[in-house]
Amino acid sequence: MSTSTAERSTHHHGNLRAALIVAGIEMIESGENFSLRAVARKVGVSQAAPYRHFSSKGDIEAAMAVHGFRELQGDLEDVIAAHSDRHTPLVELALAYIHFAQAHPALYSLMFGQAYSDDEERQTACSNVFALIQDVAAQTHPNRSAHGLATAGWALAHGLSTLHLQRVLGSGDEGFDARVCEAFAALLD
Amino acid sequence: MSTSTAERSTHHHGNLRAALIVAGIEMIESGENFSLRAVARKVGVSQAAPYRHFSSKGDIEAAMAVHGFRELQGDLEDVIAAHSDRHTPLVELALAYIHFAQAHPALYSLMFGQAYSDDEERQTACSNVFALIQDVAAQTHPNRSAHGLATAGWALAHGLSTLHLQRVLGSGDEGFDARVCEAFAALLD
DNA sequence: TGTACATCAGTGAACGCGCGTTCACTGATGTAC
DNA sequence: TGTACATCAGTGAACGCGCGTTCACTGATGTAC
Repeated sequence: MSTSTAERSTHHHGNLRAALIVAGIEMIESGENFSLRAVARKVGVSQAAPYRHFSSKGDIEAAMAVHGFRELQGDLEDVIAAHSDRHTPLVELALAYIHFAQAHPALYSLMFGQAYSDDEERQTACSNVFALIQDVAAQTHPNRSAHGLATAGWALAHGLSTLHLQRVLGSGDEGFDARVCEAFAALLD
Repeated sequence: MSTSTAERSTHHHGNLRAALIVAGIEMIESGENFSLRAVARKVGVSQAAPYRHFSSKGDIEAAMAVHGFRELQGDLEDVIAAHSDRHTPLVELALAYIHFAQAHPALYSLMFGQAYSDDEERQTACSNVFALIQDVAAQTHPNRSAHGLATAGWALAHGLSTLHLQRVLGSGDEGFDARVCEAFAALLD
């Protein structure tokens, strides 16, 4: 809500950094051309204003990716907390992961784009996701290598997301979730 | 070889379309900024010349992606033809796939980028790769669903490539190949 | 509570640039007879 | 084999644009006393 132009009477925005990140994500997600000028326009701020908070275009893009990883992590944590018993925890995690990718394809793409993969904060945010998966793997499959299982599980989920986005696999109805379960069943004995 | 400026004395280039595609791929792969003007410059041709062969910037990018898929397919076919017996055929395929992604990260990224995923030729080139994997799966694991196995196998290979490129997994030495084998072992019973 | 002042987060105008694309053109190629 | 001509693949100049980034500035905020 309200990254829009209106509703700022004062000179100070108050939350410009966060607003720019959210607006930027909205832009790429809706297919608009993303640029520093455009995102400033969208937030209702002068084109120079973003430079108070980001040193360059690449800087804000990296921040958008970090934001994405954190949202993803939040989603995954929610799923763990909910511990539904419809599937094994690892499969629940995978489904949540894949749904995130499906819901935010452009952001997901940015997160894994090669462009800013050197950014340290982003690396950390990404590794945190891995750690979370690994924890669940360790708890639920104590007799297997947690690292190996987390790797394979994440890779599988990531690959299924991409192939699905790429429309190599059929479109996003319930058949897809079933196929995800099938693939994971093969992986998890 | 010889996408360079020199060695064209005549007005006609002869092979401009192919040369532009190859040069374009070289540019993204080496981290140069890709643009129609830049790629024309690189090939030693006027900036308007590419428009004889491509209707827009997006058009040549899609063609680059198609070229990538065909190279990948060629690599995979070579591996099948070679039938080494160091690993099962599906694992050989996966290793070749992953090595392609590692060798051409930017091109690989373009191939699976969301930007031109509607391009029909590209869809076809991509589906052909899937068909090839599925064939091998059907021949080597006749007791399992070829489609399911091909899906899971591709997804796993794609995911491992991405995670590795993203440096979530350790750097690209032999340890990585071993981990790939490990992950696939889990998938293939 | 009131005032003085430093700091901070914005403004808006301007810079220079490379880009995508179009256009009228020209030189090379290939074909019909 | 030779000539006339249509077609094709380039050229180079030009268009307008949005972009990243910088700069001197101004108005708002918050703190010391």
